[in-house]
Amino acid sequence: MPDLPLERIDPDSDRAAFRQIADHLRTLIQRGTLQPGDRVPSEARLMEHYGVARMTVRQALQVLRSEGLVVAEHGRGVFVRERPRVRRLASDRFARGHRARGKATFIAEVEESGSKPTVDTVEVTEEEADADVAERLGLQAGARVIVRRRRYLIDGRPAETAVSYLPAQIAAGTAIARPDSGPGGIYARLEELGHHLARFTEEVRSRMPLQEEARALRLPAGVPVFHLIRTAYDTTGRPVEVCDTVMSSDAHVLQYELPAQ
Amino acid sequence: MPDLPLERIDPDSDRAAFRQIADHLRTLIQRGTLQPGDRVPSEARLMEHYGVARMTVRQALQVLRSEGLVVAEHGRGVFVRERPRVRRLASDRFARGHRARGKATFIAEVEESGSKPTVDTVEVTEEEADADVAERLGLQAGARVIVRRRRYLIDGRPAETAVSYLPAQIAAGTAIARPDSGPGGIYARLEELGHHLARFTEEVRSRMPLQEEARALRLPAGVPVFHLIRTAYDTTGRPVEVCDTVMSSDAHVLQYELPAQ
DNA sequence: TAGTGGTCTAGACCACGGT
DNA sequence: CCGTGGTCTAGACCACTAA
Repeated sequence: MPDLPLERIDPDSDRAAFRQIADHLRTLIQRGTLQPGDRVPSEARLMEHYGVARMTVRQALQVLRSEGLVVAEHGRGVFVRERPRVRRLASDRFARGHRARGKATFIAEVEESGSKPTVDTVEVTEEEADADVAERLGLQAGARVIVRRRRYLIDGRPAETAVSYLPAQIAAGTAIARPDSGPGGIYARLEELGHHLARFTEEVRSRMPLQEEARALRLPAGVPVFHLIRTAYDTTGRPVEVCDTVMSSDAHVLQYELPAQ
Repeated sequence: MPDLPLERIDPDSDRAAFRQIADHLRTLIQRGTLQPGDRVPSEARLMEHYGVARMTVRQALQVLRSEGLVVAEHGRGVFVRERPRVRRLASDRFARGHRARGKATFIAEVEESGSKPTVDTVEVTEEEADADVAERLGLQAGARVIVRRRRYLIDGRPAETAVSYLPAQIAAGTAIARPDSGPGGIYARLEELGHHLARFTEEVRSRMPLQEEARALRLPAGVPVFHLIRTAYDTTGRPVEVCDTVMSSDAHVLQYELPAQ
């Protein structure tokens, strides 16, 4: 720690002292002098080195935290953030072939990558669809829908939360309305019910997490989330499911194929 | 402003005062009591109302800023962030039909939505491909590539930055290597050169912006960026372009089609 | 127990925006 | 000019971690 090539603050610079300190540390991180998992010098050391008050040092560290570059651990120190293993979500992940083995998409996919998938809360209710969901499902506002809420984990770490909405007219009273939807998951059930899946559309957004999302996904500061809204259509063109998914953006890369026509 | 239903701090709560203040204000924003563009009470008012020191109030506001909920304007006040108009990027946006009118993809798309597109820096160079680009283009490390860097604006506001890489073997000496690549853009030129485009793959990431990105896209704090890496393949399966794009996540929704096979 | 970060105070001076 | 947010100081006490 004491050997880090820390520069000094330029008192003639227009740039605020805390920004200069943040710049120095950011450079060390981006150059790899400070590696993921390494400890950043303590606030006390930084105060001494730069000759500034504690709040100035803390402001510099706050900048780096909101950039997602470091995480603070109370009582331990501030560390360069470690990047989790990235999960690639390919655009063919809902293709029928992947369901053949009697496993839901998430389970099959994660097991294939050598990790342990778990699903930790499955809550199934019947509710009135809100305006957005009703529109996506082509239903009247306030129509009844089966709602499946769950959280997926990989090796015990939260990976994504998902909420599925299906028309009650289709799903009520079937295995889809039970927590354990059986082998192959709800898509297998839909096909058994005669709703052969033809295509999916997926909308991708990104934003900073809400507080509950940061908690549910154990997100450090400075890490945005992907927000996906997927709609499944059967071969008649009818929308049969809307799935609303939130996942950490630093553990995921989405991959799509675009047609050239 | 003075009529806002601000609560008081619960001194017995475990939750820090600045978090309670942030919670109160967040609730007002999420309930719509404070609308986008509205001014949040000034630091002085908040200090007075909650009976805390200025730094405590500022910490609360800092929380909301890094959540992307408010923006501070020096000398004016703190305002609930206004959401820009959202641009939808559909997965067929590179389909041949959309190029027919002799316009590059971005120009055609933005004009269709009734806004004014501009491209403000086109810098074209020939460089050595870095390892990642070389791999994506199926080239030897260090192979020569034509690099096109530009920034796109909608109604004068920066929308995205993009850097395209094409094998020099294909593009050197052609209109692709000139700032103005001519009607229909570089994809039209590639097809004239016999590289008929068959498909594209797109990788989607999201993260907090680097400093230059925040500057180039005029991003307020708390707004992540989409980082897209698109590869274009010709009908022989050869990758002919890699395009690296960064865009504000709050002005964009990406939309894709997924096959059910 | 020593060292770390988390919270909070009560000031100070400055730069910016609009009157 | 006044009110706004931006920067900075020099303390204080607390809670957590690890030895």
